Amino acid sequence: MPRQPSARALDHAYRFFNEIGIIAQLSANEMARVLPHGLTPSQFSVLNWFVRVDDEATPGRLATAFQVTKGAMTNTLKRLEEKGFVSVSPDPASGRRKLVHLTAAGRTAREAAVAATFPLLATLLEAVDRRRIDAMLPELEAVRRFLDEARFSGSGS
Amino acid sequence: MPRQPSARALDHAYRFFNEIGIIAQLSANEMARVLPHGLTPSQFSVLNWFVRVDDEATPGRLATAFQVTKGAMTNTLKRLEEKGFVSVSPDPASGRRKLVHLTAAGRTAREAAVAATFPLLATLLEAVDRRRIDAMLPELEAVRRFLDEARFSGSGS
DNA sequence: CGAATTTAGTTTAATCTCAAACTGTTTAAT
DNA sequence: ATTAAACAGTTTGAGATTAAACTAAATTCG
Repeated sequence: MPRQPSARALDHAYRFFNEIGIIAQLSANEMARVLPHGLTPSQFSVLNWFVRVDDEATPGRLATAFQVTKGAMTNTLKRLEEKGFVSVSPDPASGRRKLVHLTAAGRTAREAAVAATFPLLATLLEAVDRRRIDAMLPELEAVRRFLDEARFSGSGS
Repeated sequence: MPRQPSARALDHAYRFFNEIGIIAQLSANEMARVLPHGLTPSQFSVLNWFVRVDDEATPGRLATAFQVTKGAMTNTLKRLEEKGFVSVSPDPASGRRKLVHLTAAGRTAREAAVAATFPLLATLLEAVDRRRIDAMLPELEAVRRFLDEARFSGSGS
């Protein structure tokens, strides 16, 4: 067994999660304020996914990619579909699956959204050395993987 | 206008916020799952604040400390009061202020909550080198301060 | 084949958060 | 002193998210 973490180390871990939580909250609010078409950060992330990862997905694949429940993704896709930014159609190869695609309007909206978030990101990169952002990325990914694996009783996300 | 960040730097900044958002979500879920008395992470944070920062506060001071709206703090304090973990009383010195204190039951609950979150934090510290957590803390605080201070005009796009 | 299980997605109920409107109190200005 | 402005806290309305229950389709396997 590894030795018990010191009170100081625990305190740092606690503050780490605290900072993460506040940053997530503040950045999501600022994103939502700036995004066009009433896009939420979640909706924007899905639009981005289609440009960055693949041009087709099932709702379940997206829910897994973003670590949200299937119900949350159902809601996000419904909003995007109402806006005309994605198409959701039954999978001809499987009656219980659906296939989601980015529409032309969705691609345009995503470009506008990227442009709208540019000032936020650019200003961040002035305030915080980008090498430090780069250095944090792998660490954050390690923490994410840890939480992803530590989670149990699946709950169907 | 500031010097333009590279597309790659922007991409990293974007992924940074993405990871932060997912970690915040997963850690909050896991915290909520292990905390006793149906405490939410927000409620736990407030209990902790009284032990770590000061033994008395106004709702407004707490809202500022945690970067949430006054309405959100009203709600959090109402829940804590219902559980008997804080007392909320009018400030004798000012008719529009209230004073919040931790109760004895609240102190006990906070200790139980700290114990309940111990395995999560300890396991994290096994999975991720604590020196890397330590190294990230100041960077995260810088990002938080940036978001806290930054105000962007919506006319940018 | 057919029943049981797993899988994909939706729905529901509860809770959280924000933004904005609203009360009521204190402070400032004239 | 009066009036206006700022401040502290609450309420309201909308939207997001989770967990769990639910529908329906595909798979497993006896």
